[in-house]
Amino acid sequence: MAFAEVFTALADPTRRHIFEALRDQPKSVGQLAADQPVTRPAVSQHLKVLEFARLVSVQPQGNRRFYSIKRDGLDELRQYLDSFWSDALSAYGAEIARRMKNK
Amino acid sequence: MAFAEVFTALADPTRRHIFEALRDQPKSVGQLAADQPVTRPAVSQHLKVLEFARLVSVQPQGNRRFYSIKRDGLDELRQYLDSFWSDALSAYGAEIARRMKNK
DNA sequence: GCCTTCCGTAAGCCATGACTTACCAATATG
DNA sequence: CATATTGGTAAGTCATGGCTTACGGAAGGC
Repeated sequence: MAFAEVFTALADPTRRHIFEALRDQPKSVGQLAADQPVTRPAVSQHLKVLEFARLVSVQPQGNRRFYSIKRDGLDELRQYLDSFWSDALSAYGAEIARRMKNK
Repeated sequence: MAFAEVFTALADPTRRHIFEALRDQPKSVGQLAADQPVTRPAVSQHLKVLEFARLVSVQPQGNRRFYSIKRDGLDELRQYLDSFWSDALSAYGAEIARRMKNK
């Protein structure tokens, strides 16, 4: 049930913004907070949740802590998603669609 | 930003249970509530959220309303997820991993 | 060594949201 | 018809969680 934390983490808009801000490069907490409408401690708390969901990882560098995207959480989410893509479900969906049309 | 509602919908455990209970066949509200630790009105409210997220659809049948899984919401989620699977990100991830090792 | 920068944690506030009971409308059943 | 099923909605309660300010500790610069 590892995907649970991923859903929780990405359900919050601010947390998604932070996560997406890391798409192209690692950033320090201060850098991340600068682009957010919330204070730095709030960003810190969000990063904690994202880290717990295995969506980001930290790399301390002197004074600062650089966060970057980690694929583990995304992998788990994708795995969950894939389990709904079975042929059985597709066939079932088509059947429903057919019934709806014939109403 | 259609995926936002999907994240919100699937972030709640009860809502995920309801959603997953529809994997193999459509079910009425009463049927769904019977397998949940919450009351029927609660299930109704959850179904409303799931429907808004385009994760389920309704098909009234006489007295009852049969809910079934709808792929739209899942498609949107998958699309969002895929946007993080670019080669650029993979390359970047590998680079980070390399740096971490050389620490 | 002293002050600044960077950031995590604690404590408290407040809105949101997940639940309940109570109610009502619509369809089924006798 | 009268009563029972089925299920959506309203209203109210309560816990959770997202935010703030305040603080402390660790590394950088003079």
